[in-house]
Amino acid sequence: MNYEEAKIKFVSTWGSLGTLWGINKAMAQIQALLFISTKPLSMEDIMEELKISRGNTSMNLRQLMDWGIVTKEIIPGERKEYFTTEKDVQELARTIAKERSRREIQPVIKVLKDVSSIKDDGTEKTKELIKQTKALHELTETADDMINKLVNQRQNWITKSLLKLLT
Amino acid sequence: MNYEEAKIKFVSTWGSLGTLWGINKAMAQIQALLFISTKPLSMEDIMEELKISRGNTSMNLRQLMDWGIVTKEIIPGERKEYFTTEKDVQELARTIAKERSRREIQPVIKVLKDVSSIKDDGTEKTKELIKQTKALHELTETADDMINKLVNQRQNWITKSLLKLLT
DNA sequence: ATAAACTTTCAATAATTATTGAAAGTTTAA
DNA sequence: TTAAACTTTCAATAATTATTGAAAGTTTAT
Repeated sequence: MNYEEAKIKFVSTWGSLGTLWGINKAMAQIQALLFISTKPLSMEDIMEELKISRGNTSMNLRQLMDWGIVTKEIIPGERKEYFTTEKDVQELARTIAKERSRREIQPVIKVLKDVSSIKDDGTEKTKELIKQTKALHELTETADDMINKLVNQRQNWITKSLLKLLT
Repeated sequence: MNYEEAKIKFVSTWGSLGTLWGINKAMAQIQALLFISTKPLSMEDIMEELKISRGNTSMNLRQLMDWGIVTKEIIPGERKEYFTTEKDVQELARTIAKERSRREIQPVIKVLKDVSSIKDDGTEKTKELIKQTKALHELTETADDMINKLVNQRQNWITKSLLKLLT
């Protein structure tokens, strides 16, 4: 496998993984491309590499910026805008975990809290609903907390030692 | 919010969360429905509750069984098949994490390993590709390991104490 | 063996989501 | 101020994914 093959394989695999986890393919691929690029890329560069339209590129770059994992780079003397992604995997993971938590998990935790707080009318089905959604609420909250804390450990050694502790 | 409203809210929220994370809505809703049901449900029951077709119900039940989180229940004297889901949230999380890891993460780890192992031809871009995919490989592998280990802790106290340790 | 009761399969269709491309918008240089 | 260089927007279209429903398949009771 040479450079070009490896690049294509990485970018397309990352795109597929994104799709599987509810992330738009183009978005994941743009991020992957920037992640292995040695220099900021322009919209033209991205369109060309991924064979996608200007509109698609523009919209997905904006989304990546909204997520906080891509930033605009102004290159002096250049008219075009250039883009880069966070290069540190730990920081990247931190940002993604934080955003998905905020956008997707927190609202669900809220619903689970509400649902599990309905008045117990004494029927078996109500008791079961309360019991099960309460358990799910606790699990979700704990998992969310944990992921955020783990991913926030900038010092990799804590993570490593935790892993040992758990083995 | 009464029982019926709470049930609808829970089931539909769970369905939306599924969609967001790449899981078919009907599949997530069926699982949610079974999760709060006090007794096994038949295909008819599920179709009726979720207003979905027989075919859809059948296919998604099969998928849930393939995932190992729903099982067929034979009720003596009954001709119909009945279904139940794993009721313990910890066990549920364990199964889902294991399956998603096996189906989706492991193949990506393999690709990252391959891509990060290409021959270093000395060019800057190749060095960057290797460096970045290697970092991603390590992160993915560590995260995957960790999630599986955490989720495998059947004794909740370990999880709880870990959380404290991390705070 | 037959038929009733049930489940599965899968081609057709619907619903959702992603993508295009060109017009409208913005910025910069002269 | 004009126009060239660039980006954004968004209605139209394409691609993907989910769902239906009816025919085919299976199981059980008689």
